[in-house]
Amino acid sequence: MSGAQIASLCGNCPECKHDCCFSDRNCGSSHIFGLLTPDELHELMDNKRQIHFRPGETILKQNTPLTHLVCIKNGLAKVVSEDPRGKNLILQIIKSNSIFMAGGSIMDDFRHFTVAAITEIDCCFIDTNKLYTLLTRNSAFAIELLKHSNEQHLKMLSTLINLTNKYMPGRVADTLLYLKNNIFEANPYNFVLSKQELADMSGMTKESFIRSLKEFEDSGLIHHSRNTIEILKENELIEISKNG
Amino acid sequence: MSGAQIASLCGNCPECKHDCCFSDRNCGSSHIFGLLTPDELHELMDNKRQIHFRPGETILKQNTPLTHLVCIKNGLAKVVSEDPRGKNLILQIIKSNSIFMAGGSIMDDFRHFTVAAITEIDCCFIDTNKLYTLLTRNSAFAIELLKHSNEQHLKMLSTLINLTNKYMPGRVADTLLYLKNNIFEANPYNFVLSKQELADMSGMTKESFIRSLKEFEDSGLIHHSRNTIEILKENELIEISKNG
DNA sequence: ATATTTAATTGACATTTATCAATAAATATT
DNA sequence: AATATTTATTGATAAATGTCAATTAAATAT
Repeated sequence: MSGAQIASLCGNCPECKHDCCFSDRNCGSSHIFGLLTPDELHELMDNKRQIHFRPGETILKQNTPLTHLVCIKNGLAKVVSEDPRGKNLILQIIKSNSIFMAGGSIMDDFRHFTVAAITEIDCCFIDTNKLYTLLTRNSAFAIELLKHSNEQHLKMLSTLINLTNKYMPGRVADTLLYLKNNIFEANPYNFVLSKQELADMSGMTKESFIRSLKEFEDSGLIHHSRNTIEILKENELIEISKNG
Repeated sequence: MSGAQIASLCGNCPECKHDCCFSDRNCGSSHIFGLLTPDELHELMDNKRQIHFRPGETILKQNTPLTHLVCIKNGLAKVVSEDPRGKNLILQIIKSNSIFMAGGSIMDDFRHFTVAAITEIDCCFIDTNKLYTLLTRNSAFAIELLKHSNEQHLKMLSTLINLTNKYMPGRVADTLLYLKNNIFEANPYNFVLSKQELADMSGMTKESFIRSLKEFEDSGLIHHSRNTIEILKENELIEISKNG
């Protein structure tokens, strides 16, 4: 965690609602915090610090005690399951304006994976104890968090099915489509990720990923240069994804 | 669903608390319902029906609308992700006395997998609308459900890692240990599951599963006959599981 | 009891995927 | 700019896994 700097301190002033990652505008994708009263919001924000991370830095480390949740204000992060033998699996890419629930675990538990910065990141940490206190008082907030938890669960399920039931081409297609449609939302898109990371998202070695990518290129489905991928025939990629 | 019979109707009488699957004793493993007041409990139980299923019957079907949760009173069920191409993956075995949250999805959604009876099953269905109403009123209940959801999420994560990061022997070892320690809690144990189902739990074909089982037998790690498995050297199986 | 179906097992083989090694390209460092 | 270091790519090969077909055993129906 060396290198992380405290960028700004967010106090109890009403203004901060618009500036920090708790505002609708920022962590708004989950619109969870919109259900809190101003008082509740301030309670949660009290002592909150916004932290800056540089690419590659670890934000949360697997197996450390879970005392805070993280809320990404801007930047891109990866959620990695670290294997004792070094086989990493990237479970998810986190975008700006999203709250990350530490893998479904809310209270008094250990983190089940590592979160690391891909780009420059501003994020803040939410004390789980404070969150817990609010949950007991505000059931609408609790329900919303439950829904969010369920959404994450279903995404994980989808990942599980994709990775276990498909051969490599299907998994590579899934990764390429996921990056285009869910993360970068552009075509062509620049990926900040290394080929190793793309392979870790697809559950294979980097060599296999590269070979698969090359086949797609040769078949005219995509065009890729070093850090750019353009999807030329999305429908065919979707077919490949479906057929496994 | 033909063949399912209504075994008994659980009314509003106080006695039913001890007999139906909502009581601490029955769905007690999640102790979730213990947080409801008697009135709330009755509200949830109103019109509840206890249904009997026979082995092989479908209890919940993937892609159908999610209107009820199911609570298994006794018996064994499997949670299956059905793939369009027929590659099924068994995500979980559900034991007696457990509540099943339909894969993390609580409200107005479709079921993301099928639940089918392995043995004879008594279970009851809980109206999600009623559940939702209670959640808004009883935040302790909501939090408990959130915790339950998180537990399920972490189990799914563990399954995901096991299936994607391990070779066949590690996956087979996981399945055998899971059945012994989490499901049947006996050694040797009788498994009601077919070899195809064991393979579906391990993410491989039945032929591969059988071959792997045979290797374990030849190495003296297990002893198995048609419907029985005895784990002889659990520590070595654990090693195999760890090493992938 | 016999016939019929279903599940389990085995073997041969093809396909998929990983591993290892070598090289090339890009990036960082001096 | 030159060197070192990391990342990307390619090829050859081995290992892992799936597929298909045949056989046996068991379960169920007749």
